[in-house]
Amino acid sequence: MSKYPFNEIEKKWQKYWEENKTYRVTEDPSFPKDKRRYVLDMFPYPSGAGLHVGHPEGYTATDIYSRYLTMNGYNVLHPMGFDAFGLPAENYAIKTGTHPYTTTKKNIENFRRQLKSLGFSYDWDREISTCDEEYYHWTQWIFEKLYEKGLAYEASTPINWCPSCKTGLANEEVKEGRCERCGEKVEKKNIRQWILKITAYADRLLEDLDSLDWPESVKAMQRNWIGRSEGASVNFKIDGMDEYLEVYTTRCDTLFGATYMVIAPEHRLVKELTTVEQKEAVEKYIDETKHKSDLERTDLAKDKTGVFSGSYAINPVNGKKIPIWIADYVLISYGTGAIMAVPAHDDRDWEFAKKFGLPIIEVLKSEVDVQKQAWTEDGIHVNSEWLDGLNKKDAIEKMLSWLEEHKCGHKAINYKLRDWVFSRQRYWGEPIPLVHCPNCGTVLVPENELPLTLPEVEKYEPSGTGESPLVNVESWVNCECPKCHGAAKRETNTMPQWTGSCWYYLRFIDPHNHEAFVDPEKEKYWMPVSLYVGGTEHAVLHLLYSRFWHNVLYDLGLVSTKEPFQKLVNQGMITSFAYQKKNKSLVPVDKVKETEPGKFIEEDTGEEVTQVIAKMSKSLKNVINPDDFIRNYGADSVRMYEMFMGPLTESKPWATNGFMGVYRFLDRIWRIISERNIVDIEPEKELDRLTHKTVKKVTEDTETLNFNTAISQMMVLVNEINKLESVPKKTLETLALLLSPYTPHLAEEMWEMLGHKPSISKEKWPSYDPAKCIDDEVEIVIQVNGKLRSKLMMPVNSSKEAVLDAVRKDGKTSQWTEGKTVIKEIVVPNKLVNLVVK
RNA sequence: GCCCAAGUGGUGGAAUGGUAGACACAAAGGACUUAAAAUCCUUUGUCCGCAAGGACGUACGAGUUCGAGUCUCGUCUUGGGCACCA
Repeated sequence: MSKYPFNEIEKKWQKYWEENKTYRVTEDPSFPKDKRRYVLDMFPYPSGAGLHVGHPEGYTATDIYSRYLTMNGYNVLHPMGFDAFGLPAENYAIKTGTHPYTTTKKNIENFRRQLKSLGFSYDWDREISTCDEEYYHWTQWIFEKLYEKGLAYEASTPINWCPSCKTGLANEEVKEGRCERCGEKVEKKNIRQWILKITAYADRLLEDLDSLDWPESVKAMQRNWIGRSEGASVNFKIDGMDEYLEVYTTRCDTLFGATYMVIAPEHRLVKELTTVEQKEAVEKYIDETKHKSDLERTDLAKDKTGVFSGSYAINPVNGKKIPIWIADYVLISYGTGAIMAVPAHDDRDWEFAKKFGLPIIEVLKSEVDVQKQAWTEDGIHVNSEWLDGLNKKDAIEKMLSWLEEHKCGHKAINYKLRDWVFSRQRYWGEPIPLVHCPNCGTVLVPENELPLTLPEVEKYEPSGTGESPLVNVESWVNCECPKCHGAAKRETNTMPQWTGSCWYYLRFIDPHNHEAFVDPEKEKYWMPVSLYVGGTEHAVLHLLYSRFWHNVLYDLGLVSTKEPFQKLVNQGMITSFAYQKKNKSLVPVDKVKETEPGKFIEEDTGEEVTQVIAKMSKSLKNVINPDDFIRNYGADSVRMYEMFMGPLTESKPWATNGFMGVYRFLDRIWRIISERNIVDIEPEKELDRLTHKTVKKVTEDTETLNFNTAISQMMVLVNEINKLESVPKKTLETLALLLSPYTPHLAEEMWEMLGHKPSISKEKWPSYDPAKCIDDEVEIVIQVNGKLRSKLMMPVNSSKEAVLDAVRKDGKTSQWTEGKTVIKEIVVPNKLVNLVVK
């Protein structure tokens, strides 16, 4: 009895692949364009914790697919690298004084070791790290292209500020009013920032989504995030002043119902509109709102606050004077930061009007009393002079032409998408290659001086006042202006976490190029990415930012495709089991005992608990470390199990028992190959048929990434083989080939044991004969009135008449048809007969 | 509140509108063994029945169809995203 020696096998083949550069890929011109594929993983941030079980899931999926494509005659680019700038290394540096580069390098080494131990077919010669000077040289270079194109601007605006990370954040990095990284409440802070004009690409980022083979949910998230809305811009004259107040509205048809206006506390006209009598009240209110965090402002959503400015505007449609209020339920960052309020038909305006006693006028025929609640559904226009009787669509159209005719408004489009706040007041990121010169203003660092490298610093601690630790490095900050050669100062902000990943897929194509970020010919050879697999957490961060950068590069003629990632697949999260008490609190796994199947109790209290699925967490003691499983059961088992758990895109719980089943499966294969009598004979007909069926199923399911069902079919074949005294060599060769993308180490070993030269990964994928997949006899199901009543074995492709004849002779069927009239006979060839009787 | 997914045995999950539960786990029984592990064999959706067999069954309620886990409408639940966006 030889135990499955996964450890020796895996070490042996990993060494072989490394020494022989088995997975090296070149831009071989003999492959036509349609025989090239670029299969990409979302590269990891090399955290100190190492790989978690989620990583091998997506990585195994792309590895199987890449190996499958290679065996089918494709030239496949399948690279790996590291997204290496990030806060954990920097925070560790603050605590210990260790340079983030040292920490990061160590973590990368660990990650690389772990990835290699899983036997992925990456071309390691193409490995990149975003924190390498060689790499960020070109990140800075692309930034300069954006700057030259006018897509980067400096502004002092109130931005999201994380007091814990002590840095500004982009809108995309704020989740439910909290910092995406650390969960701290986000504040508003007015600091000087570099901002990228992503909004200039809003329309294209929206429209091009239609051309992408991406999950609908991710497309929907991006659409919502971009948040395009069509409406009108309307100018209200301010009473007694030579000023206009511009508002944005999607319902200009309700203009007759506008009974007051509201401007955001940060609006530029606040001062001018505030009258002497209201000055004190307004100042007090503005001061209050300033001290509210974003979260507080939204938490208090129910209770509206505001103050009257003292001024009035003129409603352009009826000349009525309406008061202008200041309230923080109007956001400065959307539209014009000012609204016309139609309290009868908007919940928020209604609440505000009620609280402050403002008039409510019904302008859409309502099914409720608008004095008692707002009517927000559609309705025919009333109290609206020349709009009365019209529906929404016609009224909007008529109002738009009226506004344009009277030069007080026009059609307008608005987006929820905001420009990308691009500077971080931190150390461990790409320096922004700009110089501030008292004479020349902002000047780019010349291309031939790139990369602008990060200097050594004494302390990594951010100042917290809105400046990066780089300000203290005088020798670095003080520099010569590239233009006038006078004394100047460097920009001390760094780029955000997401920058390196905006273009890394391009660098994999040509990672060692010193002349350009990518060679245009090589870029054309590989792009676009054919399959991109990763988690859904990047739906509006990385995936939106990189599309934006790619669009810009496309406009500059630097890349050949409009979009970077043609097909996107989101792997599901690997969760874990946990146990829940009646009061919904969760009990750690090690405190629970299974008393009988499906029944669990908490050991300490004896209370019955139910098994639930929960995220892995240290406190629940249900975190799975892939290293342990690789060590104890082999990488092939880990790969196979993660693919067997369920559909790639679903989230699913890790079950160690289920893992053992997969391990047993591989062990069984090992025992067959190492102990069974292997003979060079043609397989029997039934085994041959099953083999062809298996090749068919595994081929189809691998192609469509349905790995779990492909594996179950291989199990069916192995179960049959396992019954044989002597096994045809040919069948085992086919099995080895089918297994090779899934369990490459075991497959290489089998291939060698069967007398072949390595590497199996260079062999041709097996083909199947459709004719040999068909059974001689098929089971025909007989239904009476749609209910299963009998079954018959019939020769395949029996005629309708023959089948019906057999059914009539079938005793079981006649029990159900006796004394009744058959009014319809439905025959599905080789499958089923349904008799409709009365 | 709005926008997306998803609800199938004790568990993970299979099922081009055509036999619901493939494959695997867990469990029970058996073989081998001094014993255990490993391995192999058998049973296993629920209910009634000794059995043959029958009834029920894919969150719930309707509908379309000869036939619905699958299609349509409504309801509920869970997960994810967004949220004072005018």
